[in-house]
Amino acid sequence: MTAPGIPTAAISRLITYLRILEELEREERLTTSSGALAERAQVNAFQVRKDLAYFGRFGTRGMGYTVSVLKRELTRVLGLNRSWNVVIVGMGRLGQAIAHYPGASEYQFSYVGLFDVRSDLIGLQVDVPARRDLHSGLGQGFQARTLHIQHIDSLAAFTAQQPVDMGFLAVPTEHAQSAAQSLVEAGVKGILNFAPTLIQPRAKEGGHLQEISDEWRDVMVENVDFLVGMKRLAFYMLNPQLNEPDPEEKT
Amino acid sequence: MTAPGIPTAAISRLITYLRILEELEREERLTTSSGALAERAQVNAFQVRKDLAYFGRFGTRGMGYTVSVLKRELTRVLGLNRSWNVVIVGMGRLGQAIAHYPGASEYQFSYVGLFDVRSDLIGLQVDVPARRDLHSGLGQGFQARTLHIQHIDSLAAFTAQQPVDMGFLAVPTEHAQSAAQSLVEAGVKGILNFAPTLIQPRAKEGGHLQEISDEWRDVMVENVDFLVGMKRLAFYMLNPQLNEPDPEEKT
DNA sequence: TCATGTGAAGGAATTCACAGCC
DNA sequence: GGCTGTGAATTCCTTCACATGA
Repeated sequence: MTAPGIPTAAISRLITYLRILEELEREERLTTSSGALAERAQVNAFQVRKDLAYFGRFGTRGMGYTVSVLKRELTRVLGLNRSWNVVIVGMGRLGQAIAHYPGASEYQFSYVGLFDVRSDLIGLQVDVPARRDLHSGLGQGFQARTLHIQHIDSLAAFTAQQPVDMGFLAVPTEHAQSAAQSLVEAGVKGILNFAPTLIQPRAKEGGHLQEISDEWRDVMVENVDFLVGMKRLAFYMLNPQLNEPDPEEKT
Repeated sequence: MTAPGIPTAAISRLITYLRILEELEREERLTTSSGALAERAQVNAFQVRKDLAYFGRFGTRGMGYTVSVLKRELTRVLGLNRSWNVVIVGMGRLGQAIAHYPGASEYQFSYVGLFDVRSDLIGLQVDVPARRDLHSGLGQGFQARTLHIQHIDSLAAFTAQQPVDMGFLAVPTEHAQSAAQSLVEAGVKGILNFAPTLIQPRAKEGGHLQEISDEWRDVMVENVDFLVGMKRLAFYMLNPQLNEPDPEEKT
């Protein structure tokens, strides 16, 4: 199921295909094809078929793909059919925007705790979206859950009582490394870092990076830096000829 | 200066190197090396030297790089030594977080207009950071500028009076394509799309995508989708062996 | 006949080894 | 001696052509 050698870019494209399948479902399309997916995903059809082939055979030769089947399979492959308990560290403007961002809860990302160090934020009540229990049979309904912002120092005690899969880091850049360290010490194994800096997979003590430590060994870090997006846009506006050409939309 | 065939990943890495050079400057380091940059950027030293070589020769053999020189050259190469006038379309929670996000104004991204369609937002005053005029000699000082949120329908009139280089799109997903169309019709040539959907470089009329049109011909679009980050993290937490191994930190 | 699935070809990006220069 | 700069080698990813099966 998970043979080695899958390009990381392929994972990002699979995520895109899944989003497109949801669009197609909303448009009440029952079937689709590699060519149709390719057009919406802005890649070519070879790429779509190759990406899918890394994980299995989901189509019918001569026919194409059944939207609901491919959607279900990609959801499973990407690990989005289970639920992920998430804490947000850093509840300034960005953290609050993330907490309310529509779409996260649809994928079983469930916010269970909110943390910060600012005294004016501690104790503040925040309504986060919560998916209804899937077994309640209420379908697409969402309800809100009220959380209050806690001090980061209580994170370890929190995770001791409540399983936490991921931490979303939305603190100021200069605090990103130490906040990440707090997450790891609390046993959180996945970090989504929004700060424009790279988290080093090791402790920082007295301003100096140490050797990689055991507690970081199996921690996964992903970075989302939208300043990079701004700067990439600036570069390619000045150098449009360096941008990748449109893929030939072939069979 | 802009020979063909520069990997797009190299541009992202150059942006990272520039950020690291700023860190080094804050730490008052005068010189650095490809190895030191590589360690902080989590790539190997070959990669750093190759990436820099796409744009010129910035070091001294046997010595390394002068931090201030390399920073200046990368700033120029990346197009960050000029100023970019930006409008934000979509001033909900995410748009407001972007407007206040520290770091953007340091790179000469200057917010000149804020737009939305929600009547409860129109007219709202928002303080955005503004870089002081570089010729005023006031150095690192920043001041705030007060903007009021305008209706998207007045965007074209706005751009007719005020040059706008980029639009940052922070509207709900289902409005992203039409808001992008509004930006393009107003003559904006660069779009940074925060919505979790791909902007199609063509008009959408009556719910159907048309042929690519002239007005889109020289428009550059970059996407920043943090739901992708969440989903990538979920996938790699379930499949850690598929994540790229640490680069061998070699000379 | 159609569109998928896949081994093979091709191209691109990274890694390497070393020449070049302080 | 030391670190950069760069052609060459290698690895990886994408594109292709076609065999496969509905």
